[in-house]
This record gives sequence, structure tokens and C-alpha cells, in this order.
Amino acid sequence: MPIHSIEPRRLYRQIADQIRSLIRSGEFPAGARLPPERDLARQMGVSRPSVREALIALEVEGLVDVRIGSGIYVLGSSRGAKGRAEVEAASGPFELLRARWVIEGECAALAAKSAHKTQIAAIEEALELMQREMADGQQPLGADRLFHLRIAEATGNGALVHIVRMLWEERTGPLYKQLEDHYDSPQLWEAALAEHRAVLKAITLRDGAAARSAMQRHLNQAYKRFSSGWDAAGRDEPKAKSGADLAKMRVARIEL
Amino acid sequence: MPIHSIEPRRLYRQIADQIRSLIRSGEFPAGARLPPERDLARQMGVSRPSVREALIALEVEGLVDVRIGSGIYVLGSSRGAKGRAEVEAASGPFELLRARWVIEGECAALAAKSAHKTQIAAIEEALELMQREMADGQQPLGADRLFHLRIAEATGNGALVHIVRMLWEERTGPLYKQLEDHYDSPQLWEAALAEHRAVLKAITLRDGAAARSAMQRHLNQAYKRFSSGWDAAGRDEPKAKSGADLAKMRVARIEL
DNA sequence: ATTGGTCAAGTGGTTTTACCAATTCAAGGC
DNA sequence: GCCTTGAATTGGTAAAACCACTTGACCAAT
Repeated sequence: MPIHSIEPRRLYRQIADQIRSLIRSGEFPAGARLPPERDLARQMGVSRPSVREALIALEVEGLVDVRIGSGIYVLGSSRGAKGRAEVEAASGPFELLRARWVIEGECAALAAKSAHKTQIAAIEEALELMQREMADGQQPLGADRLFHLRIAEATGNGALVHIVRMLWEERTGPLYKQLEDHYDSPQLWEAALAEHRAVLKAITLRDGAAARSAMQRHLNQAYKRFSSGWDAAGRDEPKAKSGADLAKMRVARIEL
Repeated sequence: MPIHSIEPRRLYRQIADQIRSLIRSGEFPAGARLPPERDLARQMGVSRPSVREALIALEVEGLVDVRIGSGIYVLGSSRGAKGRAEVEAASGPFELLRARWVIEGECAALAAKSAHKTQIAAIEEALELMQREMADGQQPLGADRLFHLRIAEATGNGALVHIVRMLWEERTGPLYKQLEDHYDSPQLWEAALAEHRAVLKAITLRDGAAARSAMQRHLNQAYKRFSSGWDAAGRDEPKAKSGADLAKMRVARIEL
């Protein structure tokens, strides 16, 4: 029995990621038509149903528009993400994280005060999903998003939910793409999970102040992890040179 | 020949809707496992690939969790019984005000800490403009907006500026239209101006806590003015009882 | 009785093949 | 010129088959 230990990532997600990056790279600008499903399948070496599954995922995300008999078209920033490119143009990842620090910290405090039991259960559920995905060796990006969103939902304020969702969408922006590798480390995800647990615990205990500081600490750590990733991905640092040193340096920075 | 005259909704969406309604009807509560894909396909009279496409859509939406070799499990207890599309729908004026209470309060505190002299001067300029417009008998709506925006700009965070601007744009929405008359009173504008002055003073003194509470007091007063206007307009909004304010949120913040 | 392993059934994952339905566009008829 | 029409293209759906993984029952060894 061969141990295909990893590669549990489902095919449709890989294909969707590939197409998404093609769109973001400018290969297919807004309004452009993608190659037919059959061509995409042949080019990527997969079957057409798999390509269809990926396209449906992208369609639900609001990235493409599938028109029967015509083709698949790239949607601009008109729907789905309201002011996505706008925010990103005006502010980098670090300003976004700072804004999240302010807003999501308050969301956590509010959630601790006014969350319903079922909403707390929903937060817990998102955390467990994240844990499960990590155990499977996947990047728990979706579960991470779900955790933050459900805390916002627990405030009972739709406007705050909308803002948190909008800020999170930025993570799919091009600026974050180059940092994905550096954020992929299991240790980093493990740290993020522990920070999530601290937030949930404070909310469960109805301790607003603790929830706020736990969430702010989480985003602060994310900021540090991000900073190290940014540095390591710097232009003047060839990856091929002294990979061991880079790895050690990265770890050292993260632990501070 | 079946007349798919208009809107031949794609099969996977119909199936997804059907499963979604089954989940929300309580047929499959949170944590329950759905029937196997093959059974679902047979029961619904469609093929398995179509069911898979629907499940992928629901998975992207965060409603279900697909586990290889095990089954499909229901995730959503946050939007199960109540408040489903409510989040997606427009959040009302009161939720928007509460969001502003949270965000702009922090903006004022941040501005007090890190605003440049020229940015403080810009805030002052907006305040003087508001005063001048009022003296001319105009509605200082533009100057009001400018005041809040420049405080956000003084934080130096583009993302926060964008959020404040976005929240302000909501004021042009239809819900606010019927309240214009009640907010037009010179006395009310005079009170708002005085509250603005208190905010600016705290920022000038570099007192973050005072700036936050001044801004929050301003928005709380706006909330009260709004509530009375709403009641006078004959609308029966359950959340907007006379005398209600943002006390709940205030407590949450002051506890820090 | 507990532990450990194997095995078989069930489940989702993927591919292949085939055909149906809608759109598109150009050739041909008015 | 405008309209019709039909073939080519494209997405939509179905069916069958095989693979990989999970689960739980069963059995053997401790």
C-alpha cells in the first residue's frame, strides 16, 4: 500500500488557483474570454469535469461569468468585491492589517459581550475546521477567513461583517500572492491556530477586554510573520543563495 | 421541445438551492452528514457530476464540509435559523452608525496620537468651513463629511480612510432620504458643530482617550437625533426605541 | 479483555465517453 | 441591405468505470 501521504488538496482547487493566478497576472484581463473548457482541460492535463468544478468555484466567488454557448468571461471589480482594487491601490498589506487590528479587535470585544450561544458555537466550528484542515496538510485559508467572519457576525452588526469581509478579500490580491510561500509553514499556521484559540476562549468567558487584546495580539503576530515574509521575498535576496541561512533567519525573526 | 424560454437556470444551482433549503429547513442540522453523492443524485433524478458541482458551490460558500472517504457534513449554524440573508442585505442606518461609533472612535484616538500638524490644520479647516456654511443658512453636509474624512486621513492609514468614506456614502442611500427634514434643524447642526469642536480639541491636545470618547459621544448624539427623527417619521423600527443609545457598545469599550 | 492488524464495504475523487442545448457567425436567399 | 438558416463552437448533462481514502467489523495475537 503506497503512502501517498500528501497531495490531499483536491484537484478542482488546484485548477481554480491556477486559473485565478492567470487572471491576476494579467494574462486574462477583465472582460476577456477564457479558453474553452475542453482546451483548458487538455492544456492542464486534467479532465473536463475537473475543469468545470474549478470554474464553478470561481463563478461562486464572483470571479468569472459562465455564459452558455458563448464562453467563460473574466469579471472585473464590478461585482463581488466592491472596492477591492481601490482599497489595495490606496493602502498596502500593512495598512490593511493595521485597520484590521483596530476593527476586528473591537469586533472581538463586541462579540464577547453580545454573541449568542449558537454564534459562539459557529466560531468554535470554524476553529475546529481549521484544525482539521491543518491536520490534513492543507492551508486552512478558508477556515481562517471563516473564523474572523463569524466573530464579526457575532457582533450582530451587518455593517461590521461587510467591512471585515471586504478587508479579507484583499488577501486574494496580487500583493499577497508572493508571500504565500512564506506563510505556508506549518509552524506559522500552528501559531495562528493557538492565537485563534485564545480569542475564542476570551469570547466564551464573555471577557471583552481579553477578547480584544487576544485578537489584536493575533493580528500583531500576523503582522510580524508578514514582515519577515516580505523581507525574505525582497528583490535583492536571491532565494538560491544560502537557503539554510534564509530559513534560519526567517525563523529567528518570527520568534521575536 | 421544452420551452426554456427564459432563465434556464443551471442545474447545479437548482440542486444547490434544494440542498441549501433542506439544510435550513432543519432536515440536516449542523454537524449532520448528508446522503452520499450517489444517493443524492438518484433521489433528485440527476447525475452525480451535477450533484458534485452543487456541493462544490456549497463548499465554496462555506455551508458544507466535504471530507474524502467519509462524507459531506453540514457546517452552518450561524445562519441556520435566523438572520440568513439579512447579513447580505443592506445593513440599516443604525447598524451603520454603530459601526461608525466603533471605527471612527478609534480613528480619532489614532489621529490624536499620530496626526501631523498639517493634518490637524486640515481638520480645523473642515470645521471652520462647516461653521461658515451654517452661518450662511446652508446644510453643512459636505463640510460634515470632510471633517470625518480628514480625521480618518490623519491616522495615516489609507484603508481606514476608505472605510470611513464608504460608510459615509451610505448616507446617500434611500433610508436616509426621509430623515433629511428632521436633521435640518439649525439647533441640531449647532449641537453637531459643538461636538466636532470637542473632538478637534482632544486631538489638538494629543489626548487619544478623550478624542475617542468625544467622537463616540458625537455619534451617539447623532444616533439619538436619528432615532427621534425616525420615530417622528412614523416608522416603527423595533431597534430604535426612543431613549435608546449605544450604551451597550460604550460599556464594551470603556472596560478596556 | 485488550490490543493490533487485516479486510471489505462505503464514500468521495477523477477520468473517459457520449450526447444534448444554446450561442455565434458566416453563407445564402429575400 | 436585411433576414433566414445551418454548421461550427461552446457550455450542460449523463453514464460508467476505476482509484484512493475512511470506516468499522472481524479476527488473531497478546
